[in-house]
Order: sequence, then structure tokens, then C-alpha cells
Amino acid sequence: MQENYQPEILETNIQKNWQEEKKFVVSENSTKENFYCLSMLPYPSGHIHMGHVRNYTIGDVITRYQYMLGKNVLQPMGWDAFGLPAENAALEHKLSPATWTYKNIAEMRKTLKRLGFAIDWSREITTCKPEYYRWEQWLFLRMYEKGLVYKKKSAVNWDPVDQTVLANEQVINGRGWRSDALVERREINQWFLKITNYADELLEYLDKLPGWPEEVRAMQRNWIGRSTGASIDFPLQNSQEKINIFTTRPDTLFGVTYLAISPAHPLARTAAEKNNNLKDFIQKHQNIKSAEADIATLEKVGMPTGLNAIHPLTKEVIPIWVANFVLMEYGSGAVMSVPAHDQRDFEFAKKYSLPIKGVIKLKDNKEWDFSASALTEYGVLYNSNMFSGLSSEEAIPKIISQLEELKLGQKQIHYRLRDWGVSRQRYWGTPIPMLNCPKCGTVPVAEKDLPVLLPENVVLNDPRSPLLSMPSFLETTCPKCGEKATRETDTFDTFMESSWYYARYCCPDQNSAMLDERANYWLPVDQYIGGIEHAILHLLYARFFFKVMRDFGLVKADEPFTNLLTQGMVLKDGSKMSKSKGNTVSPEDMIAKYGADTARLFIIFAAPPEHSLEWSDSGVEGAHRFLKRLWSFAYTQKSLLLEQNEKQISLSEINAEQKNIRREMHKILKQINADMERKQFNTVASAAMKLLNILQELTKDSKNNAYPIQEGFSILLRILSPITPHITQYLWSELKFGPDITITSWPKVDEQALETTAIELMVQINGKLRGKITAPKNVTQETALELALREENITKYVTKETVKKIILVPGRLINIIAPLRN
RNA sequence: GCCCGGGUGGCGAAACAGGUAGACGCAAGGGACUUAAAAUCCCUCGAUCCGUAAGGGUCGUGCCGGUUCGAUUCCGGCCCCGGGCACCA
Repeated sequence: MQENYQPEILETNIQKNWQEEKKFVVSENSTKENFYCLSMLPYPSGHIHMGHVRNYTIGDVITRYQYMLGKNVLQPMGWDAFGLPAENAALEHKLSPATWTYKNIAEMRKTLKRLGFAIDWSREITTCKPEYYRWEQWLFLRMYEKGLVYKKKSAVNWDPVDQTVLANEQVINGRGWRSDALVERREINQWFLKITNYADELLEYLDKLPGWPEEVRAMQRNWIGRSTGASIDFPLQNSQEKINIFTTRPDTLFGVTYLAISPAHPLARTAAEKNNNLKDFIQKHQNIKSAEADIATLEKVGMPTGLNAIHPLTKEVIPIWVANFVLMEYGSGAVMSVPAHDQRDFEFAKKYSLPIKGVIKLKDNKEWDFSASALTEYGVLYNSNMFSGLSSEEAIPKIISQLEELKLGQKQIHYRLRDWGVSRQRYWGTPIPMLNCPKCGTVPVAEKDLPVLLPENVVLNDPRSPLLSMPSFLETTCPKCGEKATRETDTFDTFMESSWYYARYCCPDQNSAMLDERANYWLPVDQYIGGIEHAILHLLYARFFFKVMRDFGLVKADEPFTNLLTQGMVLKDGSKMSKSKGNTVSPEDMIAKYGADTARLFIIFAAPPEHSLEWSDSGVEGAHRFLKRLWSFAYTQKSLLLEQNEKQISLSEINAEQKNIRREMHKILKQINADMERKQFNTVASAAMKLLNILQELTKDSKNNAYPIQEGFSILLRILSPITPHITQYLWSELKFGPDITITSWPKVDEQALETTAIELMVQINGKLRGKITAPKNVTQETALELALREENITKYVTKETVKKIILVPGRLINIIAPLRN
């Protein structure tokens, strides 16, 4: 053992040993209980960043802890390798997206290995490889067969100069990021997955995921947004046509004073044919970004179409307006407007001097004053024919029944959740296994012809997909009629790959099926770890895919992730570490300077996993200082520890003072166990520091304290092992605690050591802390009061006679309620 | 705009189920060692007031209010910061 801590040599040697002995390669043939610990797979952007280090360190702490609890633990790793940045980099650097991606993966894999994670690298997945994405194409075809796939027109951002579709991210202030051209909205045919078929189950099962953070479940619940209401038809004046709307407030139906339709609504288009003003208006307002945030914050404007509808119950004539805030993608692209009882409609009506007709009174029968705002709560109906006088709750089903009788409406359940559009007009993605036959129309690729290979050796010269001009890819034959056909050139949304990768890790080498029985051995994932930014989209899509795979008989469970930990961001100087802000810290540099254990310890210690983590260079040095102290403790106590490890002194020989020390140490261990279970790892690191402080104190009399020093250090090394596996593994074997700390069992609390006869009680007077007393363990109120009244600082305020009430919280405090003496 | 979080010393944080606010660490100040520096070790460290001191008082967990013997913790209202909003991943 060297006198100085030299992490680089020590860590790389240990990592070499782990690799050679295949220490973390796991199989399904184990008698141990299994545990699947998964961190979200990285996008291979070029370098591992601190967010990755944090994510995988948290995952590794959990993995190694589970190993020490005696389980068969799978921790895999892979690459979410398709995506937009590869195309951008390829354009810039004049190389193929594939070359760029594989180079990045090699670089990043090296860094992850240097961090010493207990990963089973034999199961590595790269999603841009055909052996992976072919099964995604296969699943898509199964979904197509089962009616879960359909095609519909949907809006995209179109760059008229670059002649290409832009991602939302590539639209800056309404202009293309490269061309600076004003972006247009275009409707194109795209593939959709019917996630809404699973809306109810996705919602219902949120209540069956106690291992998920409540905030994530709440976000998903709101995102799915199940609401009960009515679908209502408003017949058009002088026409056989009807406008269909959905409302959650049929009780306000008599207050409708206009209808609002989307600029993309077919009726708006029709009306515009004869109305140039309207045509201009529609033109102007259809080019907005479709992001919900943009729509919600934009100024609400509209224009009358000149068309009218007939109120389904009153037969009143209702004007139809085009409004920029109504989305075609949402429901039917039309809404009924009740300015008196909806705040947005209210503001719109004020702006355009549309009538505001009150139909709901407050529950106490007082009429609302409509001069400033709408009354949006439930109340009592008026101005509503036969329904006047009913409460909103009573009126809703009755109004719906009347609409049903008239065949102009019915009760309806509406979801905010929309079907998942999976087409992307990009090159670097999984080809959609569909083709167009001039005779047969849209035809799925035959299963035997999978995978549809994405040509990799492609240099990008302009932002348009090279697939569009590549006959070798485009030209094929129709599996139905054998005639010439062309391939679909769109690729899948990359969320497709990340929706099932966790299942493929179980059997990555299976080349005749998507999944096999090994999937059911490991799944569901016991612990999933990733950024909170994935709380909705990725996690909802993955849950959807899992349920689809279950319904296809590929997996048995209902949910993919039993426990979820959403880790916070890594910040520096108060904002997210990112290349664009120029505030990144390189993990490679940090490891080179301090070693992987320091990096891991700092990241675990600096904040609880769910919180954002503020970077601090001096904090890193603090973590390193602790490891140096740990090393030098082992170095200076080496002979004592070696001797004691051959069992020189036994527990029965220890004295009262050492018993107190053991009580303190086992109390700390008990807290550590609780913190490990609730995954508050920062306080586990704190506790380790506390333990080392205690041990260092004990060395002042190391001869007599050999027992607690050896026991305490053995506990310390083991509880630190998941966080800093290298230094602890070295010291563990060097000091002859045992051969291999990674599979040593987690330390157990000695309940006997915790026993005590005397406790400390805080003394409060009227809730204010005034002193403390030492009392017997099961002290009564009377005795506690008596003991308290022996304290000068207590008798200063109260006497026995003035005491009105005593509150004793066992083991904590006694609160004496008494009027204060003058 | 909507949905979901968060706000505690100079800083990161802790306080398990409403019961000692600030554990552990960083920074800072003082000291030891050293020719010196680095490293290491020891001490102090929320604000403020009284006291030579020992010690004690008051205030203090974003702001305003409520419940309670007692609130960082529960309830109502507000302010600020962060995440997501369906083509960034």
C-alpha cells in the first residue's frame, strides 16, 4: 500500500480486473432474486456530460447496493443513436451521420468505462443498427395489422427556401434557422399510432404505480386529460351540414353567442373562397407554430365567416367566427363560445363586441356581475328554458338527454391526449416499412423483407433527406401485385426506439424474434432513472409500447417501470450546464485530475438525486480531500486493522465508553439504511464523513479502541462502496477485510448496540426551548416535569403551581404550558 | 397561458410521521507545522442585543394570513425561479 492516494493507477487496474473477470455480466440462470436497474440511454452527442455522469452514478449506486443485498442485478447500457443532431453535424463536417454517430459512441463508451459503472457491456444496444430497428419495423407492422396505425394529414413547419420540414427547434421567431425564410404551415400525410386507444388504461394504471413520483403521475394524468362532457352538433343555417363541437359545460349551452372554428377548418376554407378579407386572415394565421405554448400566449384574434349556425335547442341564429386559438388537431377544430362563463370567450367577446349572455347564477341565487369577468364555476341555471332553476350538476345530464332525443348530441368522454404522429421527414432514423404501389396504394413491407435498411454511407449536401433522391432505396416491388413500387421515405420519430429498448436489453442477441423469455425474467424494470424532462413524452410512449407488446403476447407485465427516480439537472452559475452557455465542465478532465471516485462522490454528495445540482469546483476538492483522508486513515491504521481482522479482541471485552461509540455508529448505520432505501444518497455520503470523523477521534487511543475502529471502518468501506467502488475495493482486500467488496453483504445494524437507558429531553415552555434534561428512557410526565423544575433556566419562568398543562413527546421533548411569571 | 416542481446561513444542503432549525461539506477568519508556499492538522463561524465571562434574551426557513401547546413541515392567498407543452432528446 502506497502512502499517497493515487486514484488513476488504482482505478484503471481495478476496472481492468472487473472487465477480465466479467464481474457485471449477468445471466438468467441464477438462484438469487433478480433486480433490473436501468438508466435512460444517452444520445451520442459526442461527449459524456455531467448530466450523464449524474444519471449513471445514481444508477450505479442503486445497482451496487442491490448487489450487496445479494441480488442478481442487471444494469445495461446503450445508445439512442438516431436523431437530428447527427444530420446537422454531418452537414457541417461533411461526413455521414453514421460515421459521426459511431465515432461519438466510441468516445463516450470509453468515458463511461473509466467511471467504473457496474454495467453488463455484453448487452450493449445501438438503436441505429439494423439488428435493433428491424424489430421496431416488425412491431409497427404488427400494430398496422391490428389497426393501431393510420395515416392522416397533419401540419408541419415548412421551410420554403430549403424545401424541407423543420423541427420546432429549428424555427426561430417564425423563420428557418438556416435559410431565415418565413416558415409556412403545411399539411402532409403522416403515420399515427393510436395511443388514444390506451388512454383509459394509461390513466388508470397511474394509480397502480406507487414507486413513481407523485408529480410525474400528476403530469401524465393532466396530459392524458380525461374529461366528461358532451358532443353537440350545431346545424348550419340553410344547409344540411353540421358543426360538431365538444364541451365540458353543456349546462352553459343556452349562453352560446358564437361558434369559433380553426383557420384550418374545412368550413373556414369554404367561406374564404368568396371572402378575400377572410382569405387573407386565414393565410396570415395559419403560419403560426403549432406549439401549445405559442398558441396559448398569442393574441387572440378572429374574424366572422359570414356563416351562421342554428342553436340546437333554442334555434337561435349563431354567428360562426374563425379564431386563431382554435387548433384543428384538437377535437373537431371547432368550439362553442359562452362568453358569460368562459374567461377566454369573455375576453374575445369584449374585444369584438359580441353578446355576453348570462345563464348561470351563483349557488346562492345571486346574479353575477359580468362587467369584469366571466363566472366560470358551477351554479344555478337561468335563461335556460325548462332547465332554469336546476343546478349545473342536475342540468348537465338533462340537457344531454334532450340533445340525444333531437339526435344533436350525446355524452362524450374527451381526452386531451392526441394520437402519436411518428412520421419524420428526415434521413437519420428508422425507415418506415411501408411502400406505395400505383395499383394497390399504401402497402406494408412483407415481414420476410425486413429490415428495411437505411443506407449508411451517405454524405449530406443539403438539409433535404437523401432518401428522396436515392433510387437504390426508393425502388422496390409491391409484395401484393409484384409491380414496381416506391418506398416510404419518412423515418420514425426517435421516441420509437426509446419506447422499447429496455426490453431488448434482456435478449439483445436474439435474431429471430423481437423478444424472448428472458424479457419476462427481468421485466418490469425495478428501478428506472432519468431526467425529469422526460416525465411526460418518453415515459408515456414507453408505457404505451409496453402495453402494446403485452397485448401481442411479447411481455407479461402491465407496466414497464416499477420504480422511477427523476434526477435533477446539473447547473453551473445558476443555469443548466450546456455547450451553448459555455459553462460545461468536462468529465474527462475531472477524472484525469481527481479520479472517478471523486467525481462520483462529489455528484452524490452535492445534492439529493431529485434536486438540481449546483456545480462547485471547491466542492469537488472537498470530496477528493475526504477520499485522501480515508486513504491516510487506512494507511496509518494498517497494522491495527490487519491485526484486528484476525480477531484479536471480541465484542464482550469492550467497555462502557466503547459501547457508547458503537451506539453512535449503529445509529448512523440505521439512518444510512433508511436513506439508501429512500434513495437520499447525499446524506449517506454525509454519514460516511461523520463515521470517518468518529474513527479519527478513536485513533487518539487506538490501542483500546481497536474493536470499534475495525468495526466502524468495515461499515464505512461497505457503505461507501456503491458510491466510490474503486478505493473501497482496494482497501477492503488490502486490509484483509475480505476478498471482494462488490459482493460482500451490506452491513447490518446491531439492534443491541442501540439500546440505552437514559435519553435527552428538550424542555420547552409555551413552545419555546428553554433547556434540556437527561431522563430515564420511559420517563413519565410527572418525573420529566420534576427533573425540568430542577433547572435554573426553567424555574426562572415557571413554578410547579403555575403549570397548566404538560405535553410529553416520548424521546423528544416536554412542553410546559404555564403563564409566565413577572 | 396551462400542467408539475422548488425557494432554509456567504454557498451546496440536513431536519424520518407537526417536536432541539442549520447535521455533513464548501467558502471565510484565526492558529499549528514550514525558511516560504502547497498539503495536512486544530479552533471559530445565522443575525442581533445584554454580560468581563459562564451564560442568557430577541429575531430568523421567499412574502402575507390561518390552524396548533408547538409550523421549514399542514391550510388559504401572493411573489420569484426551474421543468414540460406533443418534430431537441
